[in-house]
Amino acid sequence: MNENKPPVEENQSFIAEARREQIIKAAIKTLDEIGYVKTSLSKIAKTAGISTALISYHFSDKSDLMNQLLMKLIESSSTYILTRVQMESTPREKLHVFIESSLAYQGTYPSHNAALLEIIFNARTPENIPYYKLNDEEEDDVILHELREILREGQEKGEFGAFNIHVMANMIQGAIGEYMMVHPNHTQKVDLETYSNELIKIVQKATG
Amino acid sequence: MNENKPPVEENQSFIAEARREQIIKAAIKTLDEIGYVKTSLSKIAKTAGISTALISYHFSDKSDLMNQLLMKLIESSSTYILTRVQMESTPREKLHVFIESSLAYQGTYPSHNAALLEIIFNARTPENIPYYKLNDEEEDDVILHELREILREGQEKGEFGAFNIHVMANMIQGAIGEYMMVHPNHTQKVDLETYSNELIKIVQKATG
Amino acid sequence: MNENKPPVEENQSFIAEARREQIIKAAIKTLDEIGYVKTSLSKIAKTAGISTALISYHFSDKSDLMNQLLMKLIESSSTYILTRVQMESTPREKLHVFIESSLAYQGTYPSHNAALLEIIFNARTPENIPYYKLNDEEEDDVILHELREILREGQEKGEFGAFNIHVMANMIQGAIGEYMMVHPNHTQKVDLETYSNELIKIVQKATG
Amino acid sequence: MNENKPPVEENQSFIAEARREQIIKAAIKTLDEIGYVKTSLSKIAKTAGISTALISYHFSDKSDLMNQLLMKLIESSSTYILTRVQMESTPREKLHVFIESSLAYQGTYPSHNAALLEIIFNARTPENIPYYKLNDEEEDDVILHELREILREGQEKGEFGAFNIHVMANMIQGAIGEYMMVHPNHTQKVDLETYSNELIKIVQKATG
DNA sequence: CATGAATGAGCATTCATTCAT
DNA sequence: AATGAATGAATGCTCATTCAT
Repeated sequence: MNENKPPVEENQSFIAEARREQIIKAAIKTLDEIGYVKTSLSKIAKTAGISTALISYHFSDKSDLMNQLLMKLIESSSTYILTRVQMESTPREKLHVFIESSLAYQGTYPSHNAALLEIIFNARTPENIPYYKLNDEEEDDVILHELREILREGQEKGEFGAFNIHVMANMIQGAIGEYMMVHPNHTQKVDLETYSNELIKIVQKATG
Repeated sequence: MNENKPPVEENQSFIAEARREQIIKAAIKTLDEIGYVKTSLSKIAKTAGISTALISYHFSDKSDLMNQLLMKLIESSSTYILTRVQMESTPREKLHVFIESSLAYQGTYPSHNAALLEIIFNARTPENIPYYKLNDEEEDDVILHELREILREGQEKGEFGAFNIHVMANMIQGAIGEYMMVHPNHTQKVDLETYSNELIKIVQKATG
Repeated sequence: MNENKPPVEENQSFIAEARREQIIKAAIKTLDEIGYVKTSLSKIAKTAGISTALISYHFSDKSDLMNQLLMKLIESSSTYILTRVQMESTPREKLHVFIESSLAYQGTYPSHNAALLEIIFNARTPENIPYYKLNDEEEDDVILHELREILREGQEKGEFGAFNIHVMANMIQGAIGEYMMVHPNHTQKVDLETYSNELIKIVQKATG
Repeated sequence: MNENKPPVEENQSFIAEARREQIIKAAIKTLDEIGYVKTSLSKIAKTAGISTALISYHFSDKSDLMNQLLMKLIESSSTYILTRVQMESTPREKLHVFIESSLAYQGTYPSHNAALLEIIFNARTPENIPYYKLNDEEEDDVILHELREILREGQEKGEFGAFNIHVMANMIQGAIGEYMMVHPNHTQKVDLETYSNELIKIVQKATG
């Protein structure tokens, strides 16, 4: 008689999880549209069509919401990129796919990207350190870590020439990041595919 | 007795100008220390040791203050870089100096740099467009313009090989920008001089 | 199989009663620890390890809970005191035991005492009258009533001299109350036993 | 031409002082009428006919307001009592006037009294200690201190017999306090004058 | 009987701005 | 030129309460 009903617990946490997802989605939209500075819990609530208090019910804090959102966004992009990279075998191929998929992710989820930027450049840890200054020190930037791994492997195997891995990695990431900052809407002079191909060419020469 | 005094008007606007400078200086310090989000007019006023109302008197708006500050900061950094670049003759040399001085500026005026970042990534135009998305469309990013000019000239003169100028410029700027974001304090793995030299080497090969 | 189970109704109300007790106990602890102002239903619920809604289920109102709690606390202390008083025969003995046991109760159930104070001084009736202003008008302050009875009986029997019963009763209660307010922790200059003995001596002379 | 104008500074701080007085007066009224628990800054502001933000402008904090208010109230009542006490010469007379004026103050400023009670019994220090538990430990309860002084002097001079000063002082204060709690409105069974006289008589006998 | 989900009302506080002086 | 005084709007957050399950 009850066999199709999921157990109460599961059901409840399912609802809560769905709500959390909904709130996070609304937060992404809001951040994309009006930016971090103007994004408030009540604006997010309005976007989600719920009461402000409900956000406080599901997240202990505003910073808790932002942290969870940040983690989701980072996980989403790194999963996208790393799964594609890991399908390649040689460092050179991996590097190309890394660039390609990093840029492709931006084209595919532009609002995720915008939200990610807004948080990273604006939010600060409780110790008042901007997230963008944390990038390197902590080893939780898996993307940067992977990029350096690729470069290191390429040098070991003799595929790449001699260069400072640290600087090269920064340069590649910088080139990718510049694109996502400068070309949010599709009015860019250089379309994503061209940009991707040209960047690969340049990097190929630089790493040769 | 009065003969050395400038006429009243001039005097007044001189005082006003000094006040504006003082406020802007306080704003830079505040932005550097607590970030854009927490920076309020009253915090700036407290830093400057004046009343909040006086800021409103000298600047029509909070965004007016931020705009004027942004212009000052951009002008300061571009003057620093461009004067040095213009002393060189060949595109190659110019490019090296461009990279060198761009990075050197960060080491010399770290708080200017931090403030610049805070505004660019947080403030928005009245039309709600983040400043960082404006970079390209407007032609008022003189630094990026100069960089492209150098690259173009280098290709024309045969000093540089074939590459997409747009992408190459982004990459160089990205590499510079990454440094300033990741290494705000002096705990960096790679010191500024090494970074500068290595970046020049890589770019040399890439543009070769 | 069911024969040992009490009828459903009884069982339910038994459970309900136990729940109510549990909630009241948690309320006492919370009031003692953080005070009336900071005590909220959710704090009480957390202390009890139940959901907030369950409190609303068992008590119609926050003020309902506080009222029932207040009654419990008054009943508890008056039972403690009155049973001891009633074992004595002469007014003088009764008066001594009254003082002794009033003070002893505070030492025995300090958290009850603290909670009682917190409610009396903070909660208000629906008509917005503080409980501490109700003491006298209503005849439900059985302790004060008993104290006056003792004094009256003592005067009738010639054991006590002439004095205004009302004022004397207030004074004795005041002396007792001051102790419980001023010496909550055991860092008091005067320990409870000394205080009790000295107070009895003074009252003896005053009533003589 | 300007000679009648007070200097700007003085004038400004005079306005501020007046505003602060007004706010404190409104706070007293509000505390008296609706009690500490329901008293909020916006209720006080409404009572004063000003905006909530103006309170925040003149007081750094809600607790700042409450602290200043508490100090005012304590100062007001202790000045009232102590000036009268100091006009007497013998400990016995001083004691009588102490009791008399303590009770008279309550009749003269009933709302001050109510507000004082509400704060003392409800507000807590940042360390979460209720004010009523602070009474003794700190030596800033000048009234209690004076009472003990009187008793001590009386014993020294042989006017009073032997008793524990600490306990006696508590008893007298308790008797006074009970009156102010139990008889806020004028529906009391025992009027203030009778209460005062009877209390003096009893204390006379107790201290004899 | 018990809970999680949800809300509207209220809280203290900060903000950018205006205005009289 | 400069300030203190003042405000309305908005912020993040907690609360007591309701309701479907």
